[in-house]
Amino acid sequence: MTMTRIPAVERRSALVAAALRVVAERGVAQATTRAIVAEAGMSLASFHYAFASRDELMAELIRHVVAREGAAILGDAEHTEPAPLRRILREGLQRYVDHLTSDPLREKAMLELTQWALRSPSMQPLARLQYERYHALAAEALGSAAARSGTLWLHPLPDLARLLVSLTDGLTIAWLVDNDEGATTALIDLAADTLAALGRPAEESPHR
Amino acid sequence: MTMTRIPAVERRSALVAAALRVVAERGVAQATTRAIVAEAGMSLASFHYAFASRDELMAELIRHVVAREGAAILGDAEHTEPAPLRRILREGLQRYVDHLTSDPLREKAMLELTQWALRSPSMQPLARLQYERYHALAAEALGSAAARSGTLWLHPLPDLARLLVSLTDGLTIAWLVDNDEGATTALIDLAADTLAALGRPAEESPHR
DNA sequence: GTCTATAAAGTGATAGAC
DNA sequence: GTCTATCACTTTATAGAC
Repeated sequence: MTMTRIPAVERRSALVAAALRVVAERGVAQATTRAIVAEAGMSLASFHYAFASRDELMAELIRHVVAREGAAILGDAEHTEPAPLRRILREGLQRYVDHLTSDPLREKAMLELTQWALRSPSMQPLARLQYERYHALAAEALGSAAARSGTLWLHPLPDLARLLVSLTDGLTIAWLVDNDEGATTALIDLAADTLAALGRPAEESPHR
Repeated sequence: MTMTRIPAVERRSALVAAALRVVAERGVAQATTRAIVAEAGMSLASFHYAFASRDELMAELIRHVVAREGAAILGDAEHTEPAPLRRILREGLQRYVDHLTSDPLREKAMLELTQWALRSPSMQPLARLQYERYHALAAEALGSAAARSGTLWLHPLPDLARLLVSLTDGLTIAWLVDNDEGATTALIDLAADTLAALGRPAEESPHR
């Protein structure tokens, strides 16, 4: 009748994965320890064997989602052939919207986790970490877009990155609220236009 | 020893006001009926005399904040003398940032209320209403900015409004996370530039 | 109408058997 | 290490005295 012995680290990651599913499906507020262990198929006591508290799990959950974030979102290392800046941006944004619409609960969860972290002073650094990562990913995507299109950005990359992240965050909220696909498509068209206007073609013969 | 008799409508609005303060100060999750009645100086039973449930109060709270929203945010009916579009936009965005930094908890509360509403099917229409209002306010502000600057927008006003709202939403989250004033200033500079590029000077003699 | 008291159903966390 | 059972507490909501 006794369950098999599972290393603590495995239990921890299983609980983190279960917690992410529960948060996505039902929200942070409903992600109780009981709901999480039920999702993970464990007993309540096992939870507290692996984690000292619910907050400790939530902190690990945020670290987890931040770490595995964004591989395939805005940037896409596959495409490297030259293309116009506007088209690269448009495709990157479309890729993000596709990601959002195909799994909206995931992005809803990310937003909720950020705001949950903002309510507790000890968790605030985690939210900060999360957005530093977003900004870094956006800067990287914009940098490679410039290289691919032979463009020179007319503004500091960090500023442009913050603009892009703010735009996608806002886009996400608006879509989660009204599910308006047409308006979202128009929005990323507009956004790609305006962002592309912030770059200028670099000199010819880029390396001499 | 008996408390004075207070009309139900007054109790309701007093509770809504108290709830808004509690949500701003401690977050939606901590806005329990007990915390709210304590803030309002009432007994718990009085709460349930005025409202059937906590959800009913929360719904009324959202309706309340949506209704009284945005009078003095982006648009500003005082200024009507002509000015360049870019400057009008820059000042409007700065006004929003001033509002945000002077009372960050209020904007944090608005974001939390939206996401709370998104978790319950019956409340989702309220979030929708909230964003319809945002978009309408933004469209109005952009329309009057165009008139004041003698500009013609090159894209449909609703699309531009959605862009502006998304931008300010994202800007808000980023600032709430890292409190980076310099980055926010750079962001609204950039945003004003890019938005202004979406308009063209109208023909001279605007009415003949 | 307004109160105190309490019901009924959660919650995070722990004790202690195995 | 893993379980069941339970503690101590909080939550929303209601009964019933006044």
